Formats: sequence, structure tokens, C-alpha cells
Amino acid sequence: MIYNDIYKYLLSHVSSKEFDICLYLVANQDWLGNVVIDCEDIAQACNTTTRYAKQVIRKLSSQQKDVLPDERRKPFIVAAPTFGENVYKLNLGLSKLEYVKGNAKYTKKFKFLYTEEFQSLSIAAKKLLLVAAFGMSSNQSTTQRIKFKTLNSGVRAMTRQRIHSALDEINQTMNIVQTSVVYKLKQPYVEFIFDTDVSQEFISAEAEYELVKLIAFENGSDFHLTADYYAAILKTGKGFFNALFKEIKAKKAFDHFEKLSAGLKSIYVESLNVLFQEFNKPKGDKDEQTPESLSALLRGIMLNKLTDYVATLSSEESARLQLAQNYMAAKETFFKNNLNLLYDNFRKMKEEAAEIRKQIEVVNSITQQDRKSKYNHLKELIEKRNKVLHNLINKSSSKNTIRNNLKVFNAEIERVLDGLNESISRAVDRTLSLLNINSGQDRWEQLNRHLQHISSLKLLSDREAKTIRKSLWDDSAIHLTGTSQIKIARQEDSFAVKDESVDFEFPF
DNA sequence: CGCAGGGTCTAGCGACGGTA
DNA sequence: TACCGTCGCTAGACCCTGCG
Repeated sequence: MIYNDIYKYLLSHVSSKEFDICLYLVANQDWLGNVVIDCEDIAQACNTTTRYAKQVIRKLSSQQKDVLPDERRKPFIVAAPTFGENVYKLNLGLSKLEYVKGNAKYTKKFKFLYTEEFQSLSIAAKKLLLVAAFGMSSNQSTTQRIKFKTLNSGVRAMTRQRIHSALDEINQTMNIVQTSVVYKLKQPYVEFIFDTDVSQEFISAEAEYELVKLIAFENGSDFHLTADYYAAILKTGKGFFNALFKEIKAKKAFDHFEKLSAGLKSIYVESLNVLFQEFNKPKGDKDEQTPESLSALLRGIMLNKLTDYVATLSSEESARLQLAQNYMAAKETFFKNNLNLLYDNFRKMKEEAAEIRKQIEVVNSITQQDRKSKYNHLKELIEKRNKVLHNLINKSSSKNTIRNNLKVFNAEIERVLDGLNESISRAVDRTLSLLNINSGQDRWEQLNRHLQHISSLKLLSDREAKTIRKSLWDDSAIHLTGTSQIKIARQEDSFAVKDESVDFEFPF
């Protein structure tokens, strides 16, 4: 979106080509508001030479020498080396953390702003059309009327004469809009009448789409992918970034935005690579990948990598804490003459550890959302199973009916459990290996331990973990040890069903 | 890359016409 | 007449492209 400050910048501070290049930069932002600068691409997109594109980029990214207006002194873009070479972030516009629905005025990225005809216009004509586009964004009307007076005072270097010649120019060059001067109460207005479809044609965020396409291409997967696949992948990826922005806002971890978003970006890129390598493997008798299954796969990969990322952060945190401890331990032997330095270092290490902990909390809450929904699913499934079984028992259904129902439910529960296991075992392995806890043979035991660990890590609240454990083990009184044996309390009546692979004990 | 050169913009000045 | 806003003109700065 062309936010208000960018809009004003375009109306006041740029020349004709700079106008196009600024619009290019706005259109080529990724989800984080970063742009990869490729001057050849810019030159091609904006109909100029690579050399001049470089010059403009240099200008847009350096402090402007004009003294008076503040916006002009602020460079339009600044280098963002954290995200890679040639990556710049837009200095104007709303950052992802500032945006709240409805809080910002903006101009939509109409397609016509990016056409060759538009780019060939003089700066005055471009400014007039941008003002009209702003109006069209806010009131959806294809007819825009703007007072001469407004243009004179609101747009730099806009005289009557320039308006008239710009209108002639627009009428000659642009076939999607007709302009004229109309009068109301002796006031001259500029009237723009756009073709109806123009107001609905926007350019989409290409940067992320191009990235996915590029990685698919590099992995040789691009032949098989239709638009549906790309859409599914982009939706999944964007979900993660939105979750990050939300959590950073919620946890007020604004200082960590750059580090965390750079982390998430590289996780996303790595995951896409893994995804397409996976996609390319011969499938055997497996079903064809659907867009949904591909996006679920991506989700799984990203969650795993996020877990690894948390583990890295955790060890950074422990390193700081360890260092702080070392400082204290050294109190007696060293630094006798320099206790202040010692305490400063100690405090610094503790503070850094606390900052890292905050980052961990942000990332954890992203993965937590996913696990929470899986846990809820599991909980619901078990509740449903118990209800069905109790109904069957009350209706004195046959052993076979009960057994078959159990089998169906248990298969489903195991499936969900597998997903959960996969999702959490990494968290446990990576982050708790320090605690020397070996994973047991029994999946149910393992899950129970995971639950404890996860609640000890505050991935789940104690209460949630308790509820889940309760619903898994207490209420239903199901105990599955190594032999998949099921018991339901009410000892007075119980029986066992023998099956070739499963043993059931069931009360009546 | 440097440079030439036409296009474009800015600031400042004075002319002009309308109004109190 | 004094004042105001608008317009056109001009010098000099900046924009942008093409040439070698």
C-alpha cells in the first residue's frame, strides 16, 4: 500500500523517474517491508538505464541535503544488511508492527500506476493522477473532482498552467482516464473519469511469489506447480509472519523485531528448499500431493525449524547465564580490585539472558498455537470416543460393535498423536537434552513426559497441561502401556477383547 | 565513466487585478 | 491607497538521457 507519508513524499520530493522507482520499491516489498534491490530489474521495470537506477537508489538511500522539510531528510530506503546483501527496508510507510486495520490512509497500488504510459508522463501529470488515485482508494468512485486550490496548496510546484498542460498530456497518453476542467460556484475543479475496471485492478505483492517460484525453480519443482500450489504455500508462509508480528506486539518485544523476523525469514527460505526437495522425490504409490498437503508439509517443516531456532536461542540464553555465574564465582579469586566491572558484566549477562528469553517466548508462542490446536483436537477426540463408548455400553451393544468402534477411534487418536509427537519431540529433544531425559519406549509414557516438559517450558500453561493429562489418563482411566491395553474404570465389570494385534480390556 | 544539453524545478521579483 | 493572491519571467540548480 502507498501509505500517506509515501504519498506526500511522492507529491513533494521526487522527480519523474524517482516517482516510478519509489512506486517500484513499494510494490516489491516482501512481508517484512524489505526490498531486494536489483538495479537492472528496476531499470527494466521503470524504463530507464541501470546506471541511472543505481544513481537514484544511492540518492533515495542517503540523507537528503535539503534542510527544511523533515520527511525529505529522511532517506526513502535504508540498507538492511541483516536480511542480506542488497536488501533495503522502506523508511517510510507503516512498518508491519504499526499497522492496525483502519488506522492508516493509503492509496492502493493501482495497475495503471505501473504502466509504461504512466511512466512516460511528466512529473506534474503523475502527481495529478496520484491525487486522483488516492481519492479513488478512499471513496471507490471512478469520478474524482479536485479543486484547483487543493492542488495548488497540497502539491509542490503545481501551478494553474502546469495543471492544464498536465491534463492535456494525460488525455493524450492515458486511455484509461479522461480529464477535464469543470466549474462549480466559479471554482475550477479537475475532473477525472476513470474506466470502471481500473479502480479494481491492483498489482499484487510479487516479491514473495517470486521468491517461492525461484526456490521451486532451483529445486526443479516448478514444472508441477500450478497457481493453487503457490497460493497455498504463500498463505501458510504469511500465516507464520503474521503470527510473529502479532506475538511481538503482544509481548512488546519491538526491539527484537529485526532479529526475529530475519530468523523467521531464513527459516522460511530453508523450509521452502526442504519442501521442494521433498516434493521432487519419487512418490511411489503415494497419492499425488495436493496444495493442502503441500502447505501442511511446509507447516510441519517450519514448526520443526522454529523449534530448532528456539533451541539455539535457549543455548544462547544458558551461555549468558553460565557466564553470569562464572563472574560471580570468580568474585573471590579475581577482580578483587575491580568489583564494579565484575558486577557490570554480571548484570549485562543477566540482562542479555532476559532479552533472549523474551525472544524465546515470542517464537514459542508461535509454535504453541499449533500444538495447542493439536492438543485440543486430541482432547476432543478422546472425549468423543469415551462418550460413544459409554453410550454403546449403556445400550448393551455387542462386544464386536464396541471393539470396532474402539479400533476406529484409536486409529484416529494414534494418528493425531503421531503428529503431536513429531511436533513436540523435537522441542523436547532439542531443548531438554540438557536435562538428560531419555525418551522411553512407550509412546503414551513419552507423551506424558512431553506434556510435563512442555508445561515446565511454559509452552502450555500448567492448567492446560493438567487438563489434557487429566482427559488422557484420569477421566477416561485409560492406561496404555507397551501392549496397547485399554482399561476403563469401574472395576466391577471388565472384560478383555482379544484381537490379532490389539488387546482391549473393557468394563461393563 | 564524464560530459553535453535539453527538460524541469525553485525562489525571487515585479505586474496585475480584485477588494477593503 | 494598501493589501492580497495569482501569474509570468528569469537565473541557476537539478533531472535525465545519449554520446564517446
